[in-house]
Parts: sequence; C-alpha cells; structure tokens
Amino acid sequence: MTNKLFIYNTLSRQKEEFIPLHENFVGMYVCGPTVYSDVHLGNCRTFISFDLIYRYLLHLGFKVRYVRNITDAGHLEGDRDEGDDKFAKKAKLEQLEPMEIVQKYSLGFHDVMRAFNTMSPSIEPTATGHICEQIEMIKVILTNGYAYEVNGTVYFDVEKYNKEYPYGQLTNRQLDDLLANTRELDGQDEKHGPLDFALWINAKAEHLMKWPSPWGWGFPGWHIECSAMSSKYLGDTFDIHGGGMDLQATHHTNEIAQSQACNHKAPVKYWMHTNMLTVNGVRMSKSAGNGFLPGELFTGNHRLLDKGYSPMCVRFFMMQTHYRSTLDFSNEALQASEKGYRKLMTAMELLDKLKASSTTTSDIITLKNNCYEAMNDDFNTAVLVAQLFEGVRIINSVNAGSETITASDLDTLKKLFNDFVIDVMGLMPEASAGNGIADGLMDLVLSIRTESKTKKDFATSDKIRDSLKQLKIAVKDEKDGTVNWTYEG
RNA sequence: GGUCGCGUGGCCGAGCGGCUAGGCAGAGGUCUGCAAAACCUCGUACAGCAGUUCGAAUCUGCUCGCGACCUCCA
Repeated sequence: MTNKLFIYNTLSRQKEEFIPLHENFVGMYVCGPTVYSDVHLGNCRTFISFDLIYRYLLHLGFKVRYVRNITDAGHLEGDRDEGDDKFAKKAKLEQLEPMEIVQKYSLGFHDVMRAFNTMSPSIEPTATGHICEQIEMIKVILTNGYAYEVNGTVYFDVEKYNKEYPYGQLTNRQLDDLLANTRELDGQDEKHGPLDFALWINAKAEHLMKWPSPWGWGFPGWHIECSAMSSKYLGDTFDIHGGGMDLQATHHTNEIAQSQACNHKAPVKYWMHTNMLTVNGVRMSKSAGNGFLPGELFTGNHRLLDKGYSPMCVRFFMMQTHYRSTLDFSNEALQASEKGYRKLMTAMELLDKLKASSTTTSDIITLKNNCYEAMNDDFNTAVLVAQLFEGVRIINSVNAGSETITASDLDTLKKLFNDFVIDVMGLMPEASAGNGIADGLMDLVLSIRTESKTKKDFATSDKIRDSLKQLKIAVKDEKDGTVNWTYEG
C-alpha cells in the first residue's frame, strides 16, 4: 500500500507529497463562515470537505490542530472599503444588536454542522475576540513599511509589496495583469493604488461595531483576522490552509501578503481549495439567490426540490465527488445518491451478521489497499466510494452464500468499513425508523401476514404488503423466513 | 477583455498514454407463491476536427460550448 499522502497544492498547481512541518503534527486553518445570515449549502460543502480531510489526517495518526474561524465583524458589503458592515446592516434590518445577529447565526451554523456530522474544530476563534492581535499585526505591517494610514483607515500597499514578493502567486497572475483589470480610481478614493485593501477601517459616528486603535475608533478589515488568528494558534508558518475557491483570488492572496509583510515568511505550506456547488449548472451563491438552505434541503420545502433528503444522504452525495470538482445539485442526482447510500448502510448492517468460513474467495487486502490509495491521492473519495461498493458486493455475496470469507478477513473487512465509512467519511446510520408503538404494530401486522402466507392465503398477505407500501413501508421476506421492514422516505 | 478550469454512456461522477471505476436508471437472467432485495450478464461513453505515438478519453494545436475569478460570497 502507498502510505504517502499526496495533496494538491494551489500554490504549485500540482499534487505534492504531504510532509508536515513538525513530524506527526498538522496545523490546519480553514476560513469559516461569516455569521450574518443562514449558512447555505455551498458553505457546507467546503466545511464537509475539510471535515473529511481532518478526519483522514486523524485516521492516519496525525495530531491535528484544526482552526476554523467565525467572522463576526469587519466584513463589508462592497469591496471598496466603505459602506455598511454586514452585521450592522443586518442588525438594523432585524432590529437587533449586531452581536445578537452573530449569536443567532453562529448557533444556527453549529446546528447545521452537527446535522452533517462534522467534527468540531480544535479552536473556533472569532474576529471580535482577536481585535488586539489584529491591531498588533497591522502595527508591524505599518512599521515594516507595507501600509499607510489615511484619515484613520490603514491600507495595505500592494504595489510596494509586489516589488519584493509575488502578490499574485496564488492565482498565477502578474501584478500588471491585475492592475490592467481594475476600475479607475475615482477622485474620492483614499487609496494610493487600486489593488490596495484596508487593514483597519475608520468607523463613522453611527457605526455600531467599533474598537479603539492607534488610528482612532474603527474596525478590522476582512482579511486581517485570518492572518492574525492563524499565526496566533498555528504559528507564522503552518501546514494547511483551506477554503472555498472563491476566496483564492482576493482573500487568500491578501492573507499571504499580510503575513509576509508582517513576518517575512510564507504563512502556509499547502493551500487547498474546494470547488463550488452548482444548481442546474449555475453556481449556488447568496447573491444569485439560487441557494437552498440546509433545512430546506432536509425537508424538501423548496421550489427546486421534489422531496427532502437526509443530512447523511447529502453528505454521501458530496463524498461521491472529488472536493476539487464542481458538484451539481439536481433531484435526479440526489435520488440516485439516496439509494446508493442506503445500499451501503444496509450492507454495513449485514456485515455484523456475516458468518466466517475456513476459506476466502475475495481479496480483502487488495480492497483495503485500494481504499488507502484512493484517499492518499488527494483525498479521492469518489474512488474510495467505488472501492467500498466492491466491498458491498462481497458482503452481499457472502451473505447469499455465493462467496466465503475467513474470520480474519471478516475482521479486516469490518474494520475497513468502520474506518472509512464511519470514521473517515463521517457517515452514520440514519436514526432508527421505529418507535415502540410502530414496532409493536408492525410485529402484529407482519405476524398476521406470515400466518396467511402459511395458509397460502396470498391475497391477504399481498394486500398487507401493498397497503404498507402505500404508507412507504417496504416489506422484505428474507430467505431464512424472517421478515424485515423499512421506511422508504 | 484578462487569468484559469471544464466538456466522459439516459443521469451523476472517477480515471488523465495501453489493463477501458463506481452509483442511479434500463434490458435479460438466477432466486422467490408473487414481490422486494441480492447476485450474474449486457449496453462498449469520453464535445468536434487535425496532429504526436506501435497505441489517446488521457499529450499538442485549432474550433465549438460551459463555468469560475477579476466585484460581497465557501
């Protein structure tokens, strides 16, 4: 088995062997949500992708410090470093304190993450909790000469920075190309250069969220929080920094610039970017208005959805695609995944009931190696899932008696499924279908059906089965005479 | 317009020089009182054109189509 892990690094635009800065330890930072509204599914995909990455790193035995921030200040409506803060705007709209907005949507975010069975990060720092660190960092950048102050606002000097460091390296662009595509500065603009961005923003009197600083009352720019918090908890240089692809060109580019301007060190060894979620081929985004909320997806209460899909089904759906590919949401695709997911989980339940033989007809070791090979190749869950379905085939065949498996292979197979399905992919069996009354009723109804079958009264037994089917309850007669039933959502 | 990426069978989605994943749907079969499930078999796909090569879905060029970023967004 290949035990080298390869990760696609956005910086080099190729897969690189993953070698942590400190043996056995991994520092990973992921840009978290801006909690001024409900998380939408695109956000979730990124966090689920990094949850998988976190889980696999843990599975490999690394001690991982996973930091995912919560942006609760400083995120402006526009790119021009002016206008309303998103939180303040929402607060006015909902007639709440900005921090009430933050609290409300932070809790909502955590609920959704829990529904998707993601693990909590090791640290989840907030921007408002790290104002001092951000101010200190800005002071150093100013001292180092990469920033300037105008009327209480501090700007990062991109052109100056670019003389020493390749500003556009993350997106493989030259500064001249970037400059050529910016809008003309209008007369009002305080910035020296069109690419310059704010590190600290002067607050107007009516502004609700503001803090004292050496430059007067104000609030931090959007990018500085990640630089300040990542270096605080992971050091000036750390292993992995992740986020959605849409953050690559601006947010992450500026993060690198800030950190280098402050520490004169590249902050990150491996940059990882997850791809976008699309709906009918169009990117799901807040501004396009084509996103559904996780809750709407679970209940099916949305015009684009035929029905609801459970969080685990959605998680499985995402696992069938590589994290760097776009994922298109459609009812057809979701329904296909739902069936596949159930097939996988049904096989897992069967696994515990399987009987060992003295011989094995299947190659479990190769299967296991293939699973590791898939994951070691830049976390290729699509291939992993395909391999696991080979395992499903084996499980069903052994159960049917057409293949056999030894006790030791069976143990390997059980561990393999537990490791990859439960621990690494983070899938869990859906909540059990029944409750006491339903179970009791079903036992009664099915026993009547079994009686009529024994009497060859198939009209009655089929009537029972057909009626149950109308209620979305599927009845299965097993070969050994037992009868199983399941809800079909 | 600039930069980058993508176009794979009915649908979703891996692969990225030869061994032609996987899921869903479909066809046939085995099993079953009948179903369901499961298992077996099948469809022989890689946008188009030209080229490199013994050999290309995979490399190169061109054409067409789609998307991302350059504007808040994971």
